[in-house]
Amino acid sequence: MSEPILQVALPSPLRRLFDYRAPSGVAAEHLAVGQRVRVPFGRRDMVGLIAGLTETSQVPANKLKRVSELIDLAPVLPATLWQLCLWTSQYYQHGLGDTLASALPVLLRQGEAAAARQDIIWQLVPGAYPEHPAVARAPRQKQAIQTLSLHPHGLSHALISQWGLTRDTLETLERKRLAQRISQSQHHTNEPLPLLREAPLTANSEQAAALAKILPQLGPALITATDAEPEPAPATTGHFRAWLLEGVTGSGKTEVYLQSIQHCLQQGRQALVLIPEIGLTPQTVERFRQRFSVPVVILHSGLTDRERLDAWIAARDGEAGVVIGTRSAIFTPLARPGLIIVDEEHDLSYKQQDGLRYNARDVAVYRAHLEDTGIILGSATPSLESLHNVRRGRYQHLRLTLRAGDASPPRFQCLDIRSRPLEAGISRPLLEAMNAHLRQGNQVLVFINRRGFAPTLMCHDCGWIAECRRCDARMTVHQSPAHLHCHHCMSQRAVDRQCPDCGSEDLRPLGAGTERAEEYLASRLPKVPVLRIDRDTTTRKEALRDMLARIHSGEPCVLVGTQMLAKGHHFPNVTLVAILDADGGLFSADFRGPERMAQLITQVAGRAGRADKPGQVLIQTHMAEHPLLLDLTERGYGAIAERELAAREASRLPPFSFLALLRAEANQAALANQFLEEACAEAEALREHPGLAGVELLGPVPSPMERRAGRFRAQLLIQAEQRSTLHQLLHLWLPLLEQHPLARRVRWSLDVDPLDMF
DNA sequence: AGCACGCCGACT
DNA sequence: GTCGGCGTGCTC
Repeated sequence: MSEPILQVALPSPLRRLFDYRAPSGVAAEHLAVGQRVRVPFGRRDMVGLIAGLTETSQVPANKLKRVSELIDLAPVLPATLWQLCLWTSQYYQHGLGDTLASALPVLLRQGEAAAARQDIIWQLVPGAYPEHPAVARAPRQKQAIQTLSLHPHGLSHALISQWGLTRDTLETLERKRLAQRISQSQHHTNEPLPLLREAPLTANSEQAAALAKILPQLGPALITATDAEPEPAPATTGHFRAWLLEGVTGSGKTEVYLQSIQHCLQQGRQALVLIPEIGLTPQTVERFRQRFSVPVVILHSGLTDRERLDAWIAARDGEAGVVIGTRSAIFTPLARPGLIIVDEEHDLSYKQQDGLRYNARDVAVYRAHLEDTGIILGSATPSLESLHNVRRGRYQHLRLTLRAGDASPPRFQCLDIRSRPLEAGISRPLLEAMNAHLRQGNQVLVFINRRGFAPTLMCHDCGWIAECRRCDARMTVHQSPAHLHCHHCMSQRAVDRQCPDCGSEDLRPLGAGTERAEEYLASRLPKVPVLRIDRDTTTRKEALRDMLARIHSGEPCVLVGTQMLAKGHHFPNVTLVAILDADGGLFSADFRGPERMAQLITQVAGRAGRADKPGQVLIQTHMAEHPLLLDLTERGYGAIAERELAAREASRLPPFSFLALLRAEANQAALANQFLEEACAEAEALREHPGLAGVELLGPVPSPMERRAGRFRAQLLIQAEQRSTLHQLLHLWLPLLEQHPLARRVRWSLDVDPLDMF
């Protein structure tokens, strides 16, 4: 009997496994796929995962090294999550080791133990109550007592930050003999915990109809044996269901999520909720925390590595009932998966734009498949991909059209600005409309998709334009503090005082960004505050919160901002939404331009209005007769989606075909181009294979912005009618690319299902 | 990727 | 004479 050989996946871009001899002193039956091992690799040590066990290796025996340490006694990931990583690795053509590394918390990649820490449970001392005189002047301690009182069985020390408590507060309470800690071994939970902290809201007819479709399909209850791990009900399958929950802003999607999660928890299962990067607002989080008394863990960027690992383990071991997080949370293992929710499923932040370029929404659908659970994709403006899946019968369409409190939908209107003078991008009629709304005591929201003062600095005498030295792009003028800023490479420099070409001192900012609009509006509307909300004014964490608080106080004011305004927050006192420049989206080189623009405008418009104050949306445009704008103003997002889908079908674009984009960049344009030319030639040769003739290769072409951060970029688009055809080709092609001699001299990457074409 | 090696140009 | 640029090769 020969000793087993371990095939180890290592966090390296090399898309292959490495063979090792088993660690000394470990019996073969203790080795399994999914365990972590520490191995010598080159001249350093690495942590990898066992991806296979064999008896033989292609590698000569004298070159085989030995695993230095077996880290885990059992696989670190449940089987379904391992499979999910395998699939992700293959689908996105990324090395397995690297894929696993991006799926695991940092500390696990570094070899930290993956078991729950010997845990401490915090409880109230009998007789402690929130109004206790000892905490009368200590609001945080008072709040801690409140939180603990809702949890008679105590709270796990590892998760206290998740409940908004700190060790300090709890230790102070301990000294005051109001709280105590007990070790987990003394801790018994035989009586079931209450699930809800507050009663669900009453669903309106549409919400009830949606829930009636969802709840009965949400898998069977798990049988909970007393004092034993819950076991899945008899192995039935077929519980995968996908719903597209299309609900206008304010229609109460979240309540449908909450009641679906409640049902899932009642079945003894856990729920996973994905939200866009910017959507993780305290209000959203609070809503989940308020509703459920089971642990809700939030994976947000503010967690330390240790807190993140604790939350991950709580999810994997079934301690957490609900897991909420952004993109990467899709790889959080669950002991008893029951439901996945992807909120704002159309949002672009679900797509990772470097390294492993996965789309968490698509991975989520596959995961629901693997784990045989339901998945709800929610949006007010669903992606064309998801609408197409509805048409093909893959997803069930659920609609919420009624806005809370009978609010009427906002009225859309185009404002033709052809040959009208603009000041700071704002036309006279728009300014008048703003004035009218403000005079009635309402708020106004002004949306510009451009930060800074002006997008261009131009010499009035000779036409010279300030350009970035490292990109094919213009420098944006910023005013406070005054500087030129490239939004593509982040380089900055002082504003030129003289034209470098003709010496003129008459340099003028051209066009308008948020800063200029803010300045102009502040001068023209001196009686109301003008608040600017963009990345530059919200870098301080409290800044955004303070501004939002001011807006919610309801006083008349003007909000000027970028995309940031389009997500998450609702502004009930805003009655006028102004879109300063809608034309950009109409001329976009990207075939997704119209879809994006319609989503953005619909989302921004949705911020405004309520029952007694219907909203108005004014769109400034030079193309008031453009069919897209006519649809948007007269028929709404659904009509645009329908027309765009027809256009995509006619031109065989996604979702009616499948794309991959090979990008390359190098210090010399010729190098990137040569690599792509040769890659293209290899792909052409592969088309000789049976069934691959239909794959189309478009390019290589220089990227729309050829030079960026000093590097020259080009791309090659691969298109196929069938997903399987595309993947067959990629599967044969990538090993060739990896071995190509030029592959080491250019920086290249493959993007499967790219969302951005540049 | 990371890290070594090895080979040529321009500095203390 | 060394320091350091990057081309090339390897990682079980």
